[in-house]
Amino acid sequence: MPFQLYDTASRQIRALDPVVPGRVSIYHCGLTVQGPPHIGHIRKEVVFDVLRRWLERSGLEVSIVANVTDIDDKILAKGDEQGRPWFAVAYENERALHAAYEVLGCIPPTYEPRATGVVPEMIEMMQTLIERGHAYAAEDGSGDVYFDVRSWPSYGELSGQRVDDMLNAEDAPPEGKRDGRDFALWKGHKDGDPESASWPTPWGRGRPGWHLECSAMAAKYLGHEFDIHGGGLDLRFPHHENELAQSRAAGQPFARVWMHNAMLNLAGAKMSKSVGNTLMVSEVVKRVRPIALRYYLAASHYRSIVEFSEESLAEAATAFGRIEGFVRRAAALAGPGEPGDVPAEFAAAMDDDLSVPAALAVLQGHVTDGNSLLTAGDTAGAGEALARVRGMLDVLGLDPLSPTWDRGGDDAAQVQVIDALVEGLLEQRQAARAAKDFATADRVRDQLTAAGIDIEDTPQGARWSVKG
RNA sequence: GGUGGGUUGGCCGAGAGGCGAGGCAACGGACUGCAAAUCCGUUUACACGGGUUCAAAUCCCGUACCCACCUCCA
Repeated sequence: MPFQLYDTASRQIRALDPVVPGRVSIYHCGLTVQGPPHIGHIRKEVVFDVLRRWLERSGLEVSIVANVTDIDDKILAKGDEQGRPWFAVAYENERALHAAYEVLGCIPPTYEPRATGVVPEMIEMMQTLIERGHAYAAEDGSGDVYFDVRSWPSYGELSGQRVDDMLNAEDAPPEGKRDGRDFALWKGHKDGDPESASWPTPWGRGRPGWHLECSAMAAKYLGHEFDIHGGGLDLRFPHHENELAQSRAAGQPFARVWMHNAMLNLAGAKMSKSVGNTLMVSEVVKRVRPIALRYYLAASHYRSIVEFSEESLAEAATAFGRIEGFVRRAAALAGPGEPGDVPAEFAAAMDDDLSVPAALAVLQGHVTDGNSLLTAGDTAGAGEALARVRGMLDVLGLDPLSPTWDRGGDDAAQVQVIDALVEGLLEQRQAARAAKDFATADRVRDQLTAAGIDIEDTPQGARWSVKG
């Protein structure tokens, strides 16, 4: 079965049909860097990271472009508030985003352009749109440039709305607009805005509107037609609708498939900067291991709302612990080996609109089988199961033995020291057990447990691991 | 007012006309000096009211409730 994906635009599951056979080009909207990323933002990164890993595993060459919107009203306001340049605010949050990518094991995009880096391309695009009669400079001399919604009959096609049914944006001053629904391609410079937040154009100095940058970046780095455009469902309208209208009106076919991930809710409402109910990635990873957070975010289907709770996060950590326990036990017995091929049922689930929950059910079945092989002492069989399990985990970015997660380098020396100490205690415990002095044996185990070390008795002797 | 999505067992979470996804928790059993880990087994499902069908969690109609978008948002 070829890879299939739900397309938001046509509202159906469609086979991926790349513009260039063998290659997949993906654009997804990154962050507007007004603040550090919360776990809703990073859910999107994990979703697209899993998509990328699966397509690459399927033998496709993947290009991913994800933008960083480094200028907008709120960034300017924050700079003003904090008494420092707007670009310092944007850059700080961009670095926080990169740190979150890394801590959750997300492979960086192929390229990550900034909005302020494509101003010439935006100007070109506006000129094209004006020539074609789909955009106009504001008639009030403000320097704003608007897209003329009425000039583009298919406006609303992505979100399934008709222009006449849409509410007029009441908070946007309609002065220079021909229609209240027209949206800004470019915002004229206002007195009081920093000079550094403006660029010269044929219509005066100003700065990018929100939507145009994505059209300009996608065209520059992926071409006028590309395969998948992604982002959070909350961007479908107006952002993606507007991108689609701009690019098509400028004569570009644009994205073939639109892929939107559902939101992550907290207490029944979408986690968002404006609601204020956010949990920062940097905070959550203090309570739960990053790999467990990644498992939690990846385990639900990307089109299902995730209702965040501490309980379900803890449950996910336990569930992942079972998988990881098998991997570590099997690796200790049979050697780590390398991630192997994935079972056909796993591949079928992933090909079916990235059905990670079904794929995980396959993975967990193999873990159960592998555990049975370990219990039976079948080293060769356990090694084969390990290769399959690691292959599946690798696709999800969750292989505990991968260099991403097994950061042995930094603390390998410390581990050796701890190992020597723990092994000494385990030998004492074993001696006590042999002498049937169970009080002493249990005291040693309790001492280790209190220090945060789990003891596991196996047919090959006791093993220790740091609790997590 | 317009446009989408949802409501599944104690909990999380798939499925989308017949065959009990999976996980967590609980309980029982095996293993263990006792545990832990592991394996085996057990229990409680498809919001409500109608309808279609040999057969409905799944399709249709209605009702209730929830979420998202139409304003900045992943």
